[in-house]
Amino acid sequence: MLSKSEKTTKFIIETVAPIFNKKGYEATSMMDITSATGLTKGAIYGNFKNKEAIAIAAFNENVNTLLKKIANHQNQSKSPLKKLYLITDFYTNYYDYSKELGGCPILNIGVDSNQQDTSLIEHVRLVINKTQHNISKLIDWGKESGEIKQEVNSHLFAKRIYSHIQGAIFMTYTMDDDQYLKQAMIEMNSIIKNEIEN
Amino acid sequence: MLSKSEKTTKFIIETVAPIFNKKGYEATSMMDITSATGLTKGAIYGNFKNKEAIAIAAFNENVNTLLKKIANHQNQSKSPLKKLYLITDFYTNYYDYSKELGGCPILNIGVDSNQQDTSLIEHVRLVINKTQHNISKLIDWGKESGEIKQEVNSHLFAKRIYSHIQGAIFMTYTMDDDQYLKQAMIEMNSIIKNEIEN
DNA sequence: GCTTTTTTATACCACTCGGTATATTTATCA
DNA sequence: TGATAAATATACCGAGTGGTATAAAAAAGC
Repeated sequence: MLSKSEKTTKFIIETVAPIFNKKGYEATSMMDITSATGLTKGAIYGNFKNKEAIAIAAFNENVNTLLKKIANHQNQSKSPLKKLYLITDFYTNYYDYSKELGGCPILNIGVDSNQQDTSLIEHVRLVINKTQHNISKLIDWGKESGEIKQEVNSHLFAKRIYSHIQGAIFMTYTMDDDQYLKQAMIEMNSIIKNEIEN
Repeated sequence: MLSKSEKTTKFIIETVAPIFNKKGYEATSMMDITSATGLTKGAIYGNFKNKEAIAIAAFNENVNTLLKKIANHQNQSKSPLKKLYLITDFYTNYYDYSKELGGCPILNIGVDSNQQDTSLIEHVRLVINKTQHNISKLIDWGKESGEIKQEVNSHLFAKRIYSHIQGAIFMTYTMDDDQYLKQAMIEMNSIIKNEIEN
């Protein structure tokens, strides 16, 4: 059973998560937060130390929602190779999905927080490293099972996949054209097929 | 001969261009502008309609500097195919170069302005379309000269190159690791060689 | 050199910013 | 139910926001 403040905290985070994701740290004001939640500053500051703490919680909320969704999508198969294909499959429809979050949190907060004196950028880097590590492990696992070529550099390939995906996300959002994502995922699939599949 | 106000306007733009590029539109204040230029608000508003007009001028300044640099780099060769390779060659060292600008203006302003009620995003899209068009024409030219395969879809390939590059720029900046850019350009070179070169 | 025009500085506008001390309300549990 | 503790509302803080009217200064043209 959640206490009152735990419920309020949860409510605040879920409500402001898409706002911070859309507008960025500086452009999101405390008034955006109070008017979106219907709460007063007293209630907000009773549950969070400061604005930065809310932004970090909001980012983690968005990322956790996203990562759970991807993990769930990958559960459609037990094969590491097929799990790789399920990643590209997930991102094929990422534009529609991520609109609910207010865009891609990694891209938005990554760019927004990079030159600001916030610790947000460290959280972004943590998530990127974690995700790349997961992809890397997937490839290693595929090598063990014989589905993926032994000579593949899993760490390098994970970075390559991630960079490719994020580029397509940026282009899709900036140009409001999801063909960037769809084409990139087609390309990614053929790269997996031709370059690493055994 | 430039008039006084033309000189002042030029001075303001060049001074604030990296600031807007780093901090983004909302996070850059008029005080940032007055203290960086040493001018007062009277002088600033005597030369610009409002803050948005300064931001647009600053973005165009950064982009023009960048595009001129790329065009100049491409002048090393007259062959369209080699000009393509010179693009990837340029972006191999883009991290060090673009630091002077305060980062990549397309990425920074593209993400920053996307959810804000500024006309900046339209300027970003214009530049992206223009650049992709130039790459596309380069490929068409290469097809005419026989350096590039006839069956290549130049428009699609241009989008693919651009998406690839921007992804690598995002990752390089966010992770502070220029291996993303360097590896992506190596990959890009082999794609040009294997997929479109005759 | 003098006048007219352009450019810049000063002082101010109403408003919003993030944050806080305190009072009031609400939940918790004996 | 009544006392205690937790959570929320109110009112306020100093500082900063983009923007402007006007006065002072500097440039331009004759």
